[in-house]
Amino acid sequence: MSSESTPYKDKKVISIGIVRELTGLSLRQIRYYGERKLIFPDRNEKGTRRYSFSDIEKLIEIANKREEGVQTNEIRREMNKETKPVEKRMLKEMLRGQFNAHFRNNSNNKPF
Amino acid sequence: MSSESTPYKDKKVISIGIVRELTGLSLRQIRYYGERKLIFPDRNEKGTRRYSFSDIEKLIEIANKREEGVQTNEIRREMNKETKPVEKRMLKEMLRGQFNAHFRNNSNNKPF
DNA sequence: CGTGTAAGGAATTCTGACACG
DNA sequence: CGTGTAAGGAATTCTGACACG
Repeated sequence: MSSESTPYKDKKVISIGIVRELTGLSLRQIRYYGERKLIFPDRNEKGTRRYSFSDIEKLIEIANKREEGVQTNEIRREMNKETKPVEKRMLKEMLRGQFNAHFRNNSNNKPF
Repeated sequence: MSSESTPYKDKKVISIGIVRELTGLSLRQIRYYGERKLIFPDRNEKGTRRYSFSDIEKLIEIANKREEGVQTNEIRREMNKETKPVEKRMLKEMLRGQFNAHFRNNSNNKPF
């Protein structure tokens, strides 16, 4: 009955104007970083961009890097390098070819 | 260096159109429930309302109550009754006059 | 009481482009 | 390459009001 699975942090519900307020970046910059594939806002039916809190945190990191003179290409590479720990583990598992084995063990749906 | 204190859930960053998408309520209803003091959106400089994820959860509860025929006045009373558990405990403690005693016990910062 | 709607205005967002460099 | 800006249009949001009940 209770909702425990609500990843507010990743829900794309924030419009670009508020992102500007929260990050201090210009609309132009925010859109451009999306164009350069550093962030991936959703679009609603009408085509307006929707950002998440995660996107905002990323944008702040991006802004810091940019101030240091780092180019968007370089920033994208850095961000891809530090993949999320969970994804990393899954990737390793799949590469080791243990993904199917894992499923074979778990698809046993008999009581005993 | 890391930011651990980010209550995304209570940040007022969502515009009314998105709230409508997320709750299924009409703009009229969402504004009206604010007028009746069931929720308390912020306003930005220009006067547009900003809601939080908490507000959205409240709105869903409100919608359920309304479907049962409960009036907004009654809903407001019910919501005030169920104060947050933490606040409740603190209130109890303060009323018992043990608030200072509690602090006296804990302000002992000697190793032993 | 709770909600719909039409009304007029103000603010938001979008895209493609020119500019500078 | 990264960002500013003016341009025109489309979509959003606001308030106060009338309506029904």
